[in-house]
Amino acid sequence: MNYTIHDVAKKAGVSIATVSRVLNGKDRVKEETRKKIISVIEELNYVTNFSATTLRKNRTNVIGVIVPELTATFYAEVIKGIENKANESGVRMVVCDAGNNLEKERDSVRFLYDRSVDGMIFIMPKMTDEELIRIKCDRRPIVLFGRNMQQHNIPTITVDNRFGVYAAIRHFYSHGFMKIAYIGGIEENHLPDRRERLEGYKQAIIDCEWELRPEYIENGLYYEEAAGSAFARLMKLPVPPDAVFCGNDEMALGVLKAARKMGFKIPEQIGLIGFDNIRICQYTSPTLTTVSQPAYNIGVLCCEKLIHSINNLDTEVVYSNLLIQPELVVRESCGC
Amino acid sequence: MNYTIHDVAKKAGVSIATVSRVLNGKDRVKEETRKKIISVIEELNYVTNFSATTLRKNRTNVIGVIVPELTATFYAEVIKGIENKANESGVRMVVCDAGNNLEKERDSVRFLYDRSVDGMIFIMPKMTDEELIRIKCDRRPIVLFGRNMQQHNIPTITVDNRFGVYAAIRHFYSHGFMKIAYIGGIEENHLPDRRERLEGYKQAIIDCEWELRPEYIENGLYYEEAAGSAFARLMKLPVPPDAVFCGNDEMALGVLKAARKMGFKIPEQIGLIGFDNIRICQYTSPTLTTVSQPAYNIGVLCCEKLIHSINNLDTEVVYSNLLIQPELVVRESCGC
DNA sequence: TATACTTATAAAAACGTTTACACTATTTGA
DNA sequence: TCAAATAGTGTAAACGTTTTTATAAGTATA
Repeated sequence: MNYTIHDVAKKAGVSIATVSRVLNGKDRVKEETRKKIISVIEELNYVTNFSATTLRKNRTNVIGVIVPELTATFYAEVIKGIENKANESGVRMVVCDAGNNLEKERDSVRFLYDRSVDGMIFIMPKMTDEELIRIKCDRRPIVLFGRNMQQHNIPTITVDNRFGVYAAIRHFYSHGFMKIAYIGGIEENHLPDRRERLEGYKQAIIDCEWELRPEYIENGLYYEEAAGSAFARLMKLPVPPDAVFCGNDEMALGVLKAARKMGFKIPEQIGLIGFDNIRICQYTSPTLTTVSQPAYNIGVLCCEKLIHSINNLDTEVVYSNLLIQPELVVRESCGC
Repeated sequence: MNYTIHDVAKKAGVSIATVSRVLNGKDRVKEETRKKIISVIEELNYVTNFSATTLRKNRTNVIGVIVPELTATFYAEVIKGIENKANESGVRMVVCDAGNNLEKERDSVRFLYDRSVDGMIFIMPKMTDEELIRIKCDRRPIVLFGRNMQQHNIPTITVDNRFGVYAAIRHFYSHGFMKIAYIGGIEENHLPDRRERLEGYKQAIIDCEWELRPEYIENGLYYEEAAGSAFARLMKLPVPPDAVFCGNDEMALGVLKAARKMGFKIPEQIGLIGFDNIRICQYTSPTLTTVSQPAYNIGVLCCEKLIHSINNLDTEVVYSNLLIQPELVVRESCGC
């Protein structure tokens, strides 16, 4: 197999303890000895066995990240932010794709903790608050994105979904749209962000003094195709809407496709706004107005918070939620 | 800390060896004893310490994947294929993003081997053949995508780039385009696929008995913006081209943007074809004709090959390269 | 009944580190 | 000049498993 610390020690004529001291660099070793050991290490191309170190120290310098879906551009961007921040801090990252699936999410937690990660970041977790709290108590620091749990002293980051949707609806209003529908209601395993977005819509409609029509709210799945058929249903109403807000960009793409097929002109006949600002929005025709979350930065912030709490494990710290303001990115589909 | 195998043994009134036997399930244990031990394990919520097992067994059931760029849809799709296949086989996957950067790629190799992965998959590696061979000899099984190394008995998968581009150019020809330019030549650290694509272009031009004009070959970087300026240069030639092939879809997007800005109609004035079939192609206007690589399947195949060679470590096996045929996906930008 | 063979378990030796403790040789301070 | 502090290193005990070897008890065979 590979060389071990014993081989290095023997070849350098010292004990393994001294080699270890050189490797870890906190105890003092005579300069001459150190040089000798380093040259032997280089000569043998020795690298320390990670499992042994972990077993002994119970610390890995690795953080785990659990994400609902690796291929979604938004999450990929978040991951990039996490990774860059982590590398900057000498920490490595392991990503688990939970496949939008609660059971796989639980599996991933087990996988990561089996490997003794020093802490974990949950992006849009599906697990219940209780499960998350248990994980936090049992084990190591965690950071959440998409769930506010500051009352349980867990560092969290959330986006102000209400505000984002509210701004979008008000923007429709400024264009003169008066019959605004909403695609992307609440599913059975309702994550808070979906509820918040819907609330933002309702609030905006009420504040603009329009009527809140229940038939304008379509509880579609958050997929492209589902949104397409939701749109078709909306347009068959006695009084069809003149604008549509979608809970995410995927659904807006679905509406775009369906509208084209059905012969509706966007934005001339129907205004359209999405949420997330995925990259495709810039390339559609018309280009897609949407609400943007600063994905990369969210990643950086998550990572910062996690590393901070790892390094302050023994200290009593009060953690809070960080609320991030999303931004309306105006393109063509809203009628601008 | 957590419970150990000793706690379980003590509580069940047996030795740790017996517990280990139950856990690993290959040696026989009396049914009564087994039941007792299992109930204790469940009661204590015991899980085996991964580092200790790895240290002892020198095997992890984890494979490593190194990818140039996590956020690129093509790679994300490949990863998905790998992961699904791996999970199916009871193996976990750790992904490293090499950030399109040779040094980070080397780092990732070190990271993964430090963690004793059982094998690795390289997607479009930047390392030299010599480095890869060294890794293979030194350590554990590897599989490569995007590099043919069967002469070194490494299992590899490549895409027939020449064929893909050739088919695209012939398709232009069938539309009556006669002056076909090529954006996306060879950079200094030329990966073989780029050379092959260029060769496919040259071959097709020659076979169609047109003149091979060097000024029609633009050595742009493989980025959107670079392709935009390359396109601008092409259109300023005394005899500008009437069709453009781009070495990947990113660049085709760049051309699309630039053409719109410069007032050229695609495909009426200029035909356009890309390579990769990223998702955005379906949403642009016009939609983008492109050459498609079966990303998900490539991932599955890589994973199969790796797991096979991990399981046949002691056996002498002859590995070969698998050449995958890409496919022309015809949409609007080619004039269809 | 003695012998050989099986079954079920225990004891102990790895795996490759880190680190508390111990020891010597040297330096410092009075 | 002697005690105390310091520098530099070695010894040995962890960390939590797996696995080889040993052993005791039970069963089949002659």
